Amino acid sequence: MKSRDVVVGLMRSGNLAYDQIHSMLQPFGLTLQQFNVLRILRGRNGSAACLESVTNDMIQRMSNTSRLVDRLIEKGLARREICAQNRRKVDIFITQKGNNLLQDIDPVLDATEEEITSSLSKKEMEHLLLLLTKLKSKH
Amino acid sequence: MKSRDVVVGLMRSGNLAYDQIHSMLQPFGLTLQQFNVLRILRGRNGSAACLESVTNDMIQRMSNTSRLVDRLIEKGLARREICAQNRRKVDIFITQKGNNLLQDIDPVLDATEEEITSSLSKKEMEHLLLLLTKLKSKH
DNA sequence: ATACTATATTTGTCATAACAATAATTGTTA
DNA sequence: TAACAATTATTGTTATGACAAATATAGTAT
Repeated sequence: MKSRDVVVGLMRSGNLAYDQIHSMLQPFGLTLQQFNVLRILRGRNGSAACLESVTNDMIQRMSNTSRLVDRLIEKGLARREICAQNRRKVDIFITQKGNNLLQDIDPVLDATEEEITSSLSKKEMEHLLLLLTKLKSKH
Repeated sequence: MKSRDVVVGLMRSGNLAYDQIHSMLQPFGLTLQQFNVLRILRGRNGSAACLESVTNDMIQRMSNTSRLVDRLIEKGLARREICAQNRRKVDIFITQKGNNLLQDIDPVLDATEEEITSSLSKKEMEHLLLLLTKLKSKH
């Protein structure tokens, strides 16, 4: 029953990483999902980011990106703007406040990520990444 | 920034597996969490399974196992019994109906798990499992 | 132009999750 | 034994998620 062990291992490790980052984010008042979207927005460097494209880039896709963005806006971390070219679309941008928050989080996240992988050597990490990539490339 | 790639990869793969199994379970009327608990109960082979120990065995630990078990009981898949030795504890058992349901699910799950790992060779799977185990063994 | 279909997002509703507070029982100590 | 702390589970409340239906705009064909 090797497949099962691998699948369970994947979910366990994923959750482990999730939990650690999630609790690291708590003091900053963000869920991992919100943080993820915020970083996607930053990654766009000011270029248009409609809801759909944001959803596609999320680690954990979800049906509710709309309301998730609501929460970011309530906190003043993002803003919405109806797309001029296609008024069905809604462009979403990160605000200065959002950028500042991310900058505060960056170093703490780095540390957390390194801690998560700290039991692996450089070589092992590379190999793991390779296997994970191969795994998902199926579809 | 290798750590980040690995961590993101882990969460992505975990979610991928989660989503696939979750939708496989949908026709059976179970969430992955409920299914997970049910299988833990089956694994106990009739021996006592108090809430806490069930929570500890879950892939995705949660604060709400109590209400999750409520749902299993509502569906007639599990039952509760106050522990005679320690009346704070509540032993939880799988019912025959629960066992039957799991038996129906078993082969479908096997197929799903094999599909998830189908892009990896036997060797690669072993290696992946090894790395995942090493990862979590830190704590 | 009108009707029809497709796309993009939002909203309604209900289920589930997180977190803190409470309740019940047990263990421990003065 | 009475008081206090620790353990185990449940519950209240609020936030978040899932899923389907609704809305608005755009594209296409008659």
